[in-house]
Amino acid sequence: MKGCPVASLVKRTYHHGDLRNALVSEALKLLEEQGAAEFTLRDLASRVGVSHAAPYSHFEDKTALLAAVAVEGFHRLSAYLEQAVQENSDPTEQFVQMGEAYVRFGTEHPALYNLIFANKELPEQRDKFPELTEAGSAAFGMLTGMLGRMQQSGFLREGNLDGFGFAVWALVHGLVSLITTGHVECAGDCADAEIGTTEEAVRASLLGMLHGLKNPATA
Amino acid sequence: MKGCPVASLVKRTYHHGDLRNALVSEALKLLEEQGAAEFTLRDLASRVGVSHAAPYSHFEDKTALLAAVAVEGFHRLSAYLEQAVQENSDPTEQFVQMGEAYVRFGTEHPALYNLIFANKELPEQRDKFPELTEAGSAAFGMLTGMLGRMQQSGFLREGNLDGFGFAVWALVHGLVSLITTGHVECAGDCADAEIGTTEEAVRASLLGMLHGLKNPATA
DNA sequence: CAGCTGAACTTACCGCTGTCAAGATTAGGA
DNA sequence: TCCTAATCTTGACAGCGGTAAGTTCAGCTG
Repeated sequence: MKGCPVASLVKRTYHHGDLRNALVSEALKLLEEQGAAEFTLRDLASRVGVSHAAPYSHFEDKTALLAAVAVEGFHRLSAYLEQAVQENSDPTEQFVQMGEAYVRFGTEHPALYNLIFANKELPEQRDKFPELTEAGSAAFGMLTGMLGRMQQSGFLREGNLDGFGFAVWALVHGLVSLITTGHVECAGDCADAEIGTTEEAVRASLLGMLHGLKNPATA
Repeated sequence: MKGCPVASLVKRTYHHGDLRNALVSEALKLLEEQGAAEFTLRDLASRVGVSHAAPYSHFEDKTALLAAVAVEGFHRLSAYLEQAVQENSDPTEQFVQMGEAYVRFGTEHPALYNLIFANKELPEQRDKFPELTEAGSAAFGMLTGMLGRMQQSGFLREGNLDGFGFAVWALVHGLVSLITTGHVECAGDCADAEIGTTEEAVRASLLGMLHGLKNPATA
């Protein structure tokens, strides 16, 4: 009968008081420990100390809860990207650092990342979760924003900015996906494929794409 | 009592005769109709006309069956790539066509593609399914093989070939993933993001990466 | 041709999941 | 003080993957 709700000194009451937030934050913890596929509503509820049907007072179904979790996930991703932007001034380094920050987020929080991007249900019901779309656009906007500044300074060549963003996004997303699903069989102790460390491969990939987007005049 | 096993004229018998192959091929059909998440062993068994436990005579568990399906999926992916190689001689066009073929395979067979790449269980149990690793390496080998020829002819710059392959693979994989999960909200009727058609965006992304890998001397 | 054996298949069951309906509890306004 | 509405519990349901025990039958042995 331990496992208190708000603070650890508050007695367990029939009404939780802040169950909605408790569910989301506990779900985030849960996704740090196990994969998104093993994520269970009943397990989540029991961890928070409520019955298995209690979440339905705050969320229409499992997908709605996951959408709320994904919103927080997007915010955390944006924080990773924001940090990379502010810590660098050199355009090349800013580009690479932002890409590496994206990949770092994905590899450090694979289940959360997977929930956000590999979940087909969420984009399908985009109308139902406007906050999710908003948070996602904000993260994507940080990418295109940086590319726009690089383009305006003449560092990148002319061209459709959203197209550039799409290409870069696809690259970093693919990197995260291949790494977290284990399809790249080297993470330091490389066997047959001599890619080197994963970090090196990621950096090389980013530099390759950046070089393709550069302004030929400054090359 | 219809739904015959081998040929449609053969009477249903207690012993199916070729259940293993029937399960795999029916699973492939099923994955054309619905997502990998909705894929159910019981549904598959009933479609083939056997009881829900019959598949366990031929496969250890659901994952083992999916592994067999994934092997066939890799073969089909390789066929897409092979065609692109043979139909083009110009290096740039060969590169782009191969990338487009990859993306076409992913978008035309999203559930099958998702099963192969977004499934964490399969790579984890790679030792149990050597055929799967082999089929996957064959597909990746077609990519690095093409890059190797381009490098040898001086069209690509020097550098780790597996690293190049990893970067290109990540890009096309990311493109497929973003498109099939619906995160790129334009497929002809683009609203806010002015990327143009998906085909154009894919081509532009591939050209960007290719340009980054090119030999500066031939640029 | 009769009998046997082992693989293939069915039936019945288990624990687990997401979801729903009905009842219990309680915070907070009338 | 009482009443209402939101919150939470209990108990149920169908469907899932997986297991165990029983049934059927193809094909080999004598």
